[in-house]
Amino acid sequence: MAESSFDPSQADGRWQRAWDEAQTFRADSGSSKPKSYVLEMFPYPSGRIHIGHVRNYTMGDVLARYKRMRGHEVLHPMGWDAFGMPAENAAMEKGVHPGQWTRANIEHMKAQLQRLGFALDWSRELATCEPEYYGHEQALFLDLYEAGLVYRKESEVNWDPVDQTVLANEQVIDGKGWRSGAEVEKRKLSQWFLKITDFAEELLEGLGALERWPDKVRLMQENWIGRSQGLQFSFTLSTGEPLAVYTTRPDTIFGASFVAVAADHPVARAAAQGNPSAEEFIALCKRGGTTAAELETAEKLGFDTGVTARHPFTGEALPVYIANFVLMDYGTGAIMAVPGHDQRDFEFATKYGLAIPRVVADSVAQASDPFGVGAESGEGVLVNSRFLDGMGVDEAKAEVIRRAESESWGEGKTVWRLRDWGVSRQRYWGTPIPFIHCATCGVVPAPKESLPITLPEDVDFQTPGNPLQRHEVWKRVECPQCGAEATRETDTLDTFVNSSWYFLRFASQPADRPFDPEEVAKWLPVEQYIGGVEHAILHLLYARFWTRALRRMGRLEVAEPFASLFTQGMVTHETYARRGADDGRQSFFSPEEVERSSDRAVLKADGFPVEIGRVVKMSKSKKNVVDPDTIVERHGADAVRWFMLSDSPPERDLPWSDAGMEGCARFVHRLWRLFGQYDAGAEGTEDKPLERKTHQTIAAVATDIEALGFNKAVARIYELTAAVEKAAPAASRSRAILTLVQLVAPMMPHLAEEAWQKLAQPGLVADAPWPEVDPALLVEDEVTIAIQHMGKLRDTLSAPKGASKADLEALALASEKVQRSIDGAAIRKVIVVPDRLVNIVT
RNA sequence: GCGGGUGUGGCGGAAUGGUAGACGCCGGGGACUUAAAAUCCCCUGACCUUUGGUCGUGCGGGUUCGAGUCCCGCCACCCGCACCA
Repeated sequence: MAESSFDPSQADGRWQRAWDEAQTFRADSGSSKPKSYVLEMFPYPSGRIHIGHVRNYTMGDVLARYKRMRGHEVLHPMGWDAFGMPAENAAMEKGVHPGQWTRANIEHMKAQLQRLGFALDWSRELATCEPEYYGHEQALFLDLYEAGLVYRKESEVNWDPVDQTVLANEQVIDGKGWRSGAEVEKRKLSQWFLKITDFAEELLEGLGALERWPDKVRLMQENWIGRSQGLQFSFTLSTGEPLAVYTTRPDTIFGASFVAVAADHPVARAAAQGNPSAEEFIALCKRGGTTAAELETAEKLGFDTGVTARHPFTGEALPVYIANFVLMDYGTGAIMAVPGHDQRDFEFATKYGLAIPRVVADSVAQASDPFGVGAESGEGVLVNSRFLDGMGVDEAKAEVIRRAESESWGEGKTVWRLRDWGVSRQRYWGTPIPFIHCATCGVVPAPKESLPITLPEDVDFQTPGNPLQRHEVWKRVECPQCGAEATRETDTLDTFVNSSWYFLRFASQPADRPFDPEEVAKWLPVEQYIGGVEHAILHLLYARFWTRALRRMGRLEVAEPFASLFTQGMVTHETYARRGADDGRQSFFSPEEVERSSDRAVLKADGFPVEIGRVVKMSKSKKNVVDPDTIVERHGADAVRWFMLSDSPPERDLPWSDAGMEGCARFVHRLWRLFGQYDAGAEGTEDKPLERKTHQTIAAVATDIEALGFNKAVARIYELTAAVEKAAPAASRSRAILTLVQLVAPMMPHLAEEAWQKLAQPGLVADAPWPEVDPALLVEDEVTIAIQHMGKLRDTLSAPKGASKADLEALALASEKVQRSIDGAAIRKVIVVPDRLVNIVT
């Protein structure tokens, strides 16, 4: 066979067209084959594909192609999470309409994805910003409303007083608006909520069945949902009013030394009446951001209201503080503070000179031990607590609840950390919430026939705030109940709503309904879902909730959308920077601008060195990005795909390296040369070791792909390649070469098709079956036994597989090296692990 | 701050409680070539008195015949924290 080189710039496009023409990856829901739904989290169309997307989609692609080879009918779709803030930012900065910007990005990114040869069913492509998608979402939202899962309530937002705009958390930097720089305030707005808390128990219990989810994700969701058993009871205040508090540590009730309420608690507001300093303190609490991280890292501050609360057991008058670390959203918005056994309370008590009683100790004898640097929140026995003294923490909790209930001043209560999902966004580029505000009828749902309620096109982004709210024409509508003039809801839905059901729409796309239950039932649950860990909680919890809500409404059979979840790591790159001589600030350089040698990096422009910084997630701000297009153009899609799979385990970060990328490109060509040595008519003696290696590799690669251990599969393929290269020409060798083509087909599909054709195999390798394994060839007959003395390796010996313990022991003792190490000492014990090792203990 | 994770050669990593470093990258040496590129072969954890030995999986302890792996306590970094997606 004549030598010719593999040219990806020709081959990639040719095979991509061939798959497209043959509609190879079109999913047929009518197929009788077993079905597999392989899904990667759909991208936000930011403009260009990021190398992280390439990694994510390559993993899914390998699995999708492998499943096809294993005889499955595979659904592997792609779409666009197309609503969101960046489009509005682009509109403000460049004056381009969000829709135009988004659609142009989609077009560009789709072409980029297609150049990578992904086995996607593009006929099911969807974009959440199109009325054909969000109109159905509006219908589903109305269904949820009818099911009683949608309601309105007041909730806080970040308010920029200068721009007169609601800010996202990421737009608040150090408590200030990102554009205006003004101090951000918390402001209350009436907003739409989904009752995810109705499903708290279900979502928690359901985690148990998600066996193919990472434990860490299940644990994070469990903690997020946060079921706690505690006591809710009321203090009687010195004003005569009751004050309800909730505590998860009723056992420590005798250690309470003060009571604290949230800044917007009615008790706080009452205290502020005619008290300017209390008012000032509440205003102080309203400044700054709304995030939990900010609230909890902020210095603990309080204000003594002068009101006291009567302790239910001791009758002691406890001071009532307004405190910035108490949240109105959790429990009752008021706490009994036990500084000895809660760190936040401890810090607060220390700052304000309040008592820190000890009520839990390691033993009864240590009842008066002083505290160290912080609170002690661990296990122990109760002390200084009257009837609880000597009890364990759990026993004491139960006892306090029992007494509270029998004396009817409190009750045991399960409280969830999970809060209802606020879905209102005061923005243009999102799904309009299908409701109408009427002066007489109130808030009424838009009639289903009026859907989709589409976004107006004529909007301006030069003024801050929500363009929908300013759009007098779009807003004006007839009240569906009384026919009077009314206005549309101008809030749009959180983009997490868009991604909470897109996997259903991929499975079934009727024009008149969101999805067809029967079609959905054929594909769901998703066999393998792949995406970043950053979605471990919110997106995945919301999608689970949405699916369960639809099931409760009788719209779906399936309870959990994703049978198996995989969270992949980020792609990272080292950074190149120089520090400015005057201000000391770092300016970054892109890899393109830098010449990297083994121990240093210089700027191409001036030949002087730049600082090589840490290896971090690729980001525009650090300029440590690599453009997929450039790399694909330079090395071909297969080499890039191979690099994405090599070396780093998929759940970990993948450090980009040009050298590693080039190594992958070399391997593509090395394989091509080897494939060229295939000889269909090869004769000669059978090469048993090669046959064995070939079959062991088929089995190992299959296991590795199924477990998404791509880096291990890659290593096995390297080994087999080296073994085939070394082997003498024979029928076994040619069989191994053909096998190799099939093994790399899911990973390097273009090379594999090219080789498949060159080796005169029928059809497309994409349609070929996965090679069969001969189980007889998987077993080795000789094994290497490690010989240790006192746990230290002294020798290795070869022995027949399955040799008896006595034989192995004799063999070990016969070793000269072992005897030298023992040096005549008395043997006390010999540990023999069959087929593994012998350890001699003296 | 709270919740979750990660840590092994120069680098990415491999290793059911049983030979630590498979495989890849970098680096070194050699072959081929007028030369270079490409390709192929060999070496490549550190140290030492080098046919051998000692040390070595973030740090400090522990369990075990045997620990990268299990237990306890630290450290560093990464992810999430409800309006980024």
